[in-house]
Amino acid sequence: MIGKTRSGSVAAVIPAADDGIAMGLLPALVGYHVRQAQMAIFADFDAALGELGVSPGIFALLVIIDANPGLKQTLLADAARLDRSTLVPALDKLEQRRLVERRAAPGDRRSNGIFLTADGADLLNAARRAVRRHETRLARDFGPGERAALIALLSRIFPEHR
Amino acid sequence: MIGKTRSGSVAAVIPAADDGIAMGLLPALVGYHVRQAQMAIFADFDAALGELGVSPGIFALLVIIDANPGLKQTLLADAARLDRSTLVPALDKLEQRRLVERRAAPGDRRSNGIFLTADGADLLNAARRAVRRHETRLARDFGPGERAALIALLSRIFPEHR
DNA sequence: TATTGTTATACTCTATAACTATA
DNA sequence: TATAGTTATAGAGTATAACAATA
Repeated sequence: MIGKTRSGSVAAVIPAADDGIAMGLLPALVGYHVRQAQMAIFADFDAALGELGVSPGIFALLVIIDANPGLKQTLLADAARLDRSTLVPALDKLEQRRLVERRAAPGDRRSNGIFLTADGADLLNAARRAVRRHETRLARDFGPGERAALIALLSRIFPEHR
Repeated sequence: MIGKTRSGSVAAVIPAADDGIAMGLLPALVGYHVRQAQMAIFADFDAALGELGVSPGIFALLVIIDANPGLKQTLLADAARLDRSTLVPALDKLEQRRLVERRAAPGDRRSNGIFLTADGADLLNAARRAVRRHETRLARDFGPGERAALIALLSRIFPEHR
């Protein structure tokens, strides 16, 4: 039974062991478990999609581009939560791989519209299948509704920062 | 009861829009929400503990050192899930800040035992208080049991990778 | 003046491989 | 031979500030 303090909601220290090494209060922290879960998820994602040359960040970009053909770079950066200067080299690499294209936007000669190429659409389809299998592995021990419950709880963390 | 929210949590699973930008299947993926949650958590953690010069990784190191005085570097690296070569510069910085000490281990002249200094213990205590407040903010909209439910669900993701 | 994309730069975090000194 | 710590190096991933072209 995890305790609750009178003034806060952080549980008491559980001296969980990692091969006999005490982890202090870390196992009682949501932030710690989110980090551990993310590292495990990234490892499986990379094992599944590394061969395709698709990282979680690249996958998100391809999905957003596919769902919004012709999106301008600044809006794409906002949707992917990247600075627009961070997006530039990412798009450069995708363009070199002939997965996306920058096309001059009609009506505003400052902007580019971003589009998936046919190769990009093919790669994205393969990546989506691999991601669905990855997500199934991720939640393979979950009962009905637990996967949705996890997503619901996660999306209630600091909604003001989204 | 997991998954019931005052603001309609199920909507978060439906491919929603980010200012009119379609996000495709991303909002249906656990991995996506773990990543978004982590970014939000890091932002709040940094706002709360950046002044102390304590990042989530540094905090974890200090907690583990405090809970295991004299731990050897290799075991500390394992507990923190870092390569031993990654730990070296991290400890260098903590030692320069006089927060930790490497002491020759008795009986094996290859090894160091890692200890918190008095300054390190003081900083850790301040950091722990700030982290408890941070964790309370993190889960401030959660009902009874939801915080524990979230931790339980997260720790069931890829346990074979832990 | 403001916005779009770009560049130059830098910083954090992390890992691999090779080295040294011990064991 | 094997292990503990270190070094050199490299690669993601990210950001800030300043710039040119355009609005």
